Amino acid sequence: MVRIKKPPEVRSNELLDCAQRLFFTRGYESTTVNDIIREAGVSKGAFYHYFPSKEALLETLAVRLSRENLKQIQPHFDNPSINAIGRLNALFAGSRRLKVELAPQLRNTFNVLFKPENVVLFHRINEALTAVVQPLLANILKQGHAEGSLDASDPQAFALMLLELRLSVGKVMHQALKQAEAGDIDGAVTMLDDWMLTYGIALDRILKLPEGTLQVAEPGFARAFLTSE
Amino acid sequence: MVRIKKPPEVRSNELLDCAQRLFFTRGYESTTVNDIIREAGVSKGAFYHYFPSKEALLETLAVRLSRENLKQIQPHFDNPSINAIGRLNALFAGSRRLKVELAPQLRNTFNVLFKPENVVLFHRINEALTAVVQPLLANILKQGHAEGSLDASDPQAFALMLLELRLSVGKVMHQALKQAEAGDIDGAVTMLDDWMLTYGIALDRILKLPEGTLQVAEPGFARAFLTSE
DNA sequence: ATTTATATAGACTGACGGTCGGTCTGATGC
DNA sequence: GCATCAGACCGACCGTCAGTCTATATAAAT
Repeated sequence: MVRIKKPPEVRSNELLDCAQRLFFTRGYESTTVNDIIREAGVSKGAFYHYFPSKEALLETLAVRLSRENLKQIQPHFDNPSINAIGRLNALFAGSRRLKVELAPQLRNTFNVLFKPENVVLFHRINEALTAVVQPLLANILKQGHAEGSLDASDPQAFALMLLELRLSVGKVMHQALKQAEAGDIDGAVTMLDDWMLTYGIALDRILKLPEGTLQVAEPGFARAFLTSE
Repeated sequence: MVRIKKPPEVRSNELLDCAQRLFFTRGYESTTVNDIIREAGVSKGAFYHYFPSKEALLETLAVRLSRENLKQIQPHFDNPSINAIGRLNALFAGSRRLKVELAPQLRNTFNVLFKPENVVLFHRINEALTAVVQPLLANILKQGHAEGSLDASDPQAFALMLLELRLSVGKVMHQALKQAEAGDIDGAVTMLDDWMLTYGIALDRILKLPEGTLQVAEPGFARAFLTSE
C-alpha cells in the first residue's frame, strides 16, 4: 500500500470519526479494529500507534463526544446572572431544541445506545458525560440553594441523582421509539408525553419546587421527536 | 477424561454456580468458557449442550440471581395488610438487614459489579432485577396512591425512577468502598452516611411525603456496612 | 550527510468463543 | 437378550479478532 503521511491530529481524528460512525451503526462489539482501519484507509500499525487499544479509543471517543455535547449546552450552564431555576429551564429548553432539530439522528443514536449489546458503548459515553456535567449541574443547584430558590442541601448528590433520573427517561424514549417503529405511533406519543410529565414532576419535587416550575418538555414534544423527518 | 453423567438440572446448575463464582471474582470478560468448564470438570461440548453461548449463560444467571434476590425480599412486597409507607419501610429495613448481615460478601460483589470492565455483567443483572422488581414496587405505589398516603400519579414511572435513583447510591457505595480500602475509613463513612440521608430525602420528596418518613438507613449503617468482617 | 524520532505498513500470533463429528449410556420395545 | 434411539458428553478443530513485531519510509535534528 502507498504510504500516506498526515499530521498526527488529523489521523487520530480520522480514526475517531470512522470509529464513531461504525460504532453508532454496527455497535461497539461487532465493529472490529480491522473494520475501522479499512474504513480509515490506514494500517494496523498506524492504529496502534495512536491508540494503545480498542478500549482506549472508545475512552477517547467518549471524552470527545461529551466535550462536543458540553460545548452545545455550555451557554446555559454559565450564566449566573439569571437565577438557578431560570438556568435549569434554559438548559432543558436548549437540549430540547437540540433534540427536535436533530431528531432523526438522535433517534438513531438512541436506538443504538440502548441496544443491550451496546452497554459498553453506552456506559462509557454516559460516564464521560456525567463526569463533565455533574459538577456544573451541582453548581447551579448550589446557586439555587444559596438563593433560596430551590432546596438541594447536598448539590453534588442531587446533581448525580438528577442525572440518574434522566436515564429512566432515556429508557422510556427507547421503548417509545420501538413502539413507534412497530406502527403504534399514537400509543408511543402518549406514553412518552406521560413520562416527560412525570419526569418534570419528579424533578420539581426533588428540588422542592412548586409543580410545573421546571419545564422539561412542552406539549407536542414527544410527537415532534418521534415523527419528525 | 472420564465420562460422568448427571441429571441435566444438576449439571446446568453446576455450570451456573461455577460461572457465578468466576464472574464475581475475575469478572465476566476475563472469565473464559474454558475457565468455566475446567472448574466444572466438564467438556466444551457439554457446556454448549446446555447453553447456546456464553452470553446466554449470563442471561440465565442474571435471571437466577434476580429470582433468588426476590425470594429474600418477597415477604415485604406482598403484605397489603399494612399501608404502603409501612411496606416500603419494611422493604428498606429488610434489605438493610440483609446488607449488614452479608456485608463482607456484598462489599466484594459491589466492588466487582461496579468495575468498568464488568458493565455487561452489571447491566444484565440490574436489568433482570428491574424487570422483576419494578411491577411489584409499582404495586405498592399504586396502593399508596389509592390510600392517599403517598402521591405517585404514575406508579410505573415512579417505580422505575426510584430504581434508577437507587443506582446512584450504588455508585456512591462503590466510591466509599474504594476510599475505605485506601485507608480513609472515617471519610468514607461520612460520605456514605450523607448520601444515604440525601437519598432518603429525595425519595420522600418524590413521593410527596414529609421528610424523614422513608427510612432508607439508620445511624451507623455506613460504618457497619463498610467495616464489618 | 548522517543520525534520530516519528509514522506507517502488514504479516503474524495467541487466545477465545463457538462448531462438529463422534462416543457413551441408559431407557424402551420386541 | 438384543436392537434401537435419544440425548448427555467429549475434545480436536476452526474462524475471528485484538494486539505484536519487524521492517521501512519520511521528516527533523545535528
